[in-house]
Amino acid sequence: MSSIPPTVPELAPPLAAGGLPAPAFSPLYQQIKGLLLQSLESGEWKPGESIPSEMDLAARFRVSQGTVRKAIDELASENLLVRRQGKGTFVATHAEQHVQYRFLKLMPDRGDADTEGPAERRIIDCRSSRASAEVARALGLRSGESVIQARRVLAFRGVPTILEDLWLPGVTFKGLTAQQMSDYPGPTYAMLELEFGVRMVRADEKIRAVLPDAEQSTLLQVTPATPLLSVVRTSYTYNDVPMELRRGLYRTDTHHYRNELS
Amino acid sequence: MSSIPPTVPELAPPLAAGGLPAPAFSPLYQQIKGLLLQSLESGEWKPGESIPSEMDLAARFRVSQGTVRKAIDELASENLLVRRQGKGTFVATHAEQHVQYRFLKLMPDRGDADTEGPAERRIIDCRSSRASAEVARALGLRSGESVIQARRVLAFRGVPTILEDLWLPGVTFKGLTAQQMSDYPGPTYAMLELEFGVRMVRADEKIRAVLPDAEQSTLLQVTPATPLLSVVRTSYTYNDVPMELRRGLYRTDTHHYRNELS
DNA sequence: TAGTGGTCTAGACCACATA
DNA sequence: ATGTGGTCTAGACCACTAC
Repeated sequence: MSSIPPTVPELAPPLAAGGLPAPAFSPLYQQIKGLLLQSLESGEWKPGESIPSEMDLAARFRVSQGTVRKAIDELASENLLVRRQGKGTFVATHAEQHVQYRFLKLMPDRGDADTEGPAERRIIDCRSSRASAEVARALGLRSGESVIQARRVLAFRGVPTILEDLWLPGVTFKGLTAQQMSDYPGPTYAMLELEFGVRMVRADEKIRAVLPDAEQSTLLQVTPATPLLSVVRTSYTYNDVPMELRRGLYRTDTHHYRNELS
Repeated sequence: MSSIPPTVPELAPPLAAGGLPAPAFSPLYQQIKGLLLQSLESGEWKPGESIPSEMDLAARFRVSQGTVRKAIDELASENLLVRRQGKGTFVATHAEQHVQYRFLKLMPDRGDADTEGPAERRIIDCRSSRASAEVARALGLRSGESVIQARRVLAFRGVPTILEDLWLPGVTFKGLTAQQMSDYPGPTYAMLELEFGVRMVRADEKIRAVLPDAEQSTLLQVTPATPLLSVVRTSYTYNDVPMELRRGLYRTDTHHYRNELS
């Protein structure tokens, strides 16, 4: 039989472009995904902007459109990119109209988040501070390193419902003020994208039932005997770098934390 | 110019096989996905078994392997199927070795779920009953219809940690006994697969912080002032048919509910 | 009309598992 | 050695969006 020549094209030095493709022997589309991640991380494409078309990227990386597509598919499934048919592929942002408060899973018992309108925010405190051992561990810092610490109350329809404490690495978020947190009319994560170029792409939460201390119960206007949900969240930017520690106390008499399992 | 004939093959009456492919004009791979779902639902392939190879399925449905692959990809991403390279594609089951207790998100604060060993179960109650309005709504029944109601305590290392109340549609789970629940050495969901052929593929949870009543605090051996996590779960089998309502009370002094956001 | 992502096909080769 | 799923390519057509 006549042997058919392999279909593999002369694939020039595979990915001569700078940047080490992770484990060196991963599938091509994984390497492409890594390169796309680098471009996202470096800010080549900013939140809300569109990235080049699949064809353009295929030409740039010297691979087929299908390979680029598979890389983009994974990034889209991880919520880093958003595809819009006929328009292009866009860098995900916390400032989206219809996915606002992506990380907030507290829902009103009656009605839905949309009809409830945006939360009213009251900033209690926002100051530069030193990382405790616990905060340092969560943020990948050393104890005593600079952090921005903030406390605020979120209210829905005038009812204080969430008390939040935030800790952010001081070196990255230097200059963040209560004014900024209070002024921006949207998710804080969207403000951090805009003002500091840091995007939270993933988070872990540890949830417990607790009783508030005196100060907490006062701020939430509940009795100290009211059980509350404690939600400790660590948020990560690209490459699993922790960028925020947040502790929320949620009232769950009018709201509930909604989760989907599969 | 010479016009090139279209690449579309003579695709026989598209999917003459019985069963209405949802909205009639969905993508081919979605229709294939629907047919695969029917086979899963009808029990043609049972939990833990392998399904036919992609090539076989492609021949059966008269489509290309790539189209079958995309259908399987989606079912795998929804945890209905599990791919194993070199071996085949398998029907997911709650009896898996390494994904036991898929729906249980309560983790020990120190160590991990593996080192903790399996939970000890104590069945408090298991009897036939009538659906209250609330239970009926959750299970898609009418008030007063037959339900199996059960209550049990799960302990880790001898410490009672979870108090669960379960409600199951009586017509589907007729004959379920405390003995069965107690004897089966694994997740209850695996037992329900084996004994009743019902597989839970998805669930919703509503989480709150609550205080236990007298009976609950006794069963969990905590004071009535101990805040607990209330986790109300509705579990669904194929086609979003609700098949279980479960309310868990979790102690969160030694454990926490872990969630990942993206 | 042109450009984008979405679907579908076809065929080749690779990596892994089993016999 | 054989069969499975995994990767990669290539090209065609479809559906949506904007101009």
